[in-house]
Amino acid sequence: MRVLVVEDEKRLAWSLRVGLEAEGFAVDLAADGTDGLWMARENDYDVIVLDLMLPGINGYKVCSTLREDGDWTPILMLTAKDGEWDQVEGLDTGADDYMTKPFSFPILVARLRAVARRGARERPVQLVAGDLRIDPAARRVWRGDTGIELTAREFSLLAFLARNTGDVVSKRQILEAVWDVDFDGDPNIVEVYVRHLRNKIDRPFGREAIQTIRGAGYRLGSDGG
Amino acid sequence: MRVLVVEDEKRLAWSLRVGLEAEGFAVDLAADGTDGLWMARENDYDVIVLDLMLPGINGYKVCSTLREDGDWTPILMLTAKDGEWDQVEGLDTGADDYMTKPFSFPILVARLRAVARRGARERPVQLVAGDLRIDPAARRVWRGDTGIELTAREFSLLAFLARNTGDVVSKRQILEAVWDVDFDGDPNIVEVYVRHLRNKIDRPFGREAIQTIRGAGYRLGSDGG
DNA sequence: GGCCACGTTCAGCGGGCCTTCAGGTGGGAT
DNA sequence: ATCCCACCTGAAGGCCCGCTGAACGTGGCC
Repeated sequence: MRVLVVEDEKRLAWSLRVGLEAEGFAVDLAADGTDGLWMARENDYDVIVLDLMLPGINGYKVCSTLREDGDWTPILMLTAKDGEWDQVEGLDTGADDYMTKPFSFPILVARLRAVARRGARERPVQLVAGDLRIDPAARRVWRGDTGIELTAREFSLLAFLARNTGDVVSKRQILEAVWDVDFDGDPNIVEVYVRHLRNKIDRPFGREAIQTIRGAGYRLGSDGG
Repeated sequence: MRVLVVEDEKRLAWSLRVGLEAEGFAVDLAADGTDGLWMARENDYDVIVLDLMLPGINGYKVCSTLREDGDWTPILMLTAKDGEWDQVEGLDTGADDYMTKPFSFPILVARLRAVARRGARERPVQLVAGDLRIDPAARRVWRGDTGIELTAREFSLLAFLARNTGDVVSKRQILEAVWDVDFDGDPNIVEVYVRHLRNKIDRPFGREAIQTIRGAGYRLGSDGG
């Protein structure tokens, strides 16, 4: 069980290191966001403990950057005090859990194990929805054995839908995730791109992976059609 | 050829990393003696570059501890200035060579190779992507049986792509890995070098190993084109 | 000192991707 | 049945992204 601890407070970092190693973790330390990001990219961790306030790149940014890179290593965020954590932004950036300092070490360990276990199962090396297969790292998509060419936007949209397979996502959510949080253009663009996607991943195969939920949004069916 | 660099001066550590990777080494960094010891134990390196003065456990101690553990990975010791190095103690601890800072980088590389070779275990690490074959240590590239001449930058770029065969790597990632983490010039340079590479490894062979993923980056095809 | 190779910068270009728009269609409510 | 609104559709244009060729600077080597 490999864990990366990104924490600038040396004392805390060290006690975490010692404590976690005693618990059987293999621990790497990074002292700032830049290092943390680099090490997270370079190595393959089971879980990352990420301080929110860091010199250089802060925790939010580290987290979101990793997610954008298609790295879904489970992340447990540490915050200095209650209220510092903006839960909405935190969830957006893709953290899996968070704890407020000071915290009880046994509870940290328990949560780490939980998050790592959960993440290990769900880690989307490849996203699958029915006979749709999406490889975020390679940026490739297959319907069954047939490769499908998508543009950047199309891929981004499909990946977002696939990350929420079975759930309805609203147009607003889509705009914020695939376009920009403060996108203020015509939401019709979502419809246009849903159409593009359907033309590529559904129509040629006589399926309907993307369903329209009138008044609510869209849903990628887990049955793939 | 894997090398562990144990060095607390961030700047030096980074330039070593970049430089050595350009020379075809796979580089791990450790920022203090404790980390260095742990990483040396955890992984199997061809050679270790070990700073003498380190926070936590110093270089002497790291070296002797490894030897006591029966780990005889070749070690090249770095000392801040002449005289700091106590040759007797150094030999006692079991280092294989040493250099005084500041040092010439090419000489460091040459000594590293020598020490690693002496330490036996010549491991032919080769990166393969389709009928592309890359030998990072020897800095050579073949397409099938045909050898290809590349410049340093070209090679560094190709090696990076090859280390991520099948995955899309963004221009940003490439700049950070092949140029510098805080490179702030024109990203067009990546395009220019991709072109150079294509002219050498693709065009003469009628292949397309390097694919452009518009809006995302580049991908070295695992199918080799 | 002069030559050469390599690294880097620059500006122009071409294609395809993104976005917009205007009109059409269908479901649900009254 | 009819109206309204959400969603669908096809086309068109502008712009961004990556490609290209050339020029410039620099450091090593003869």
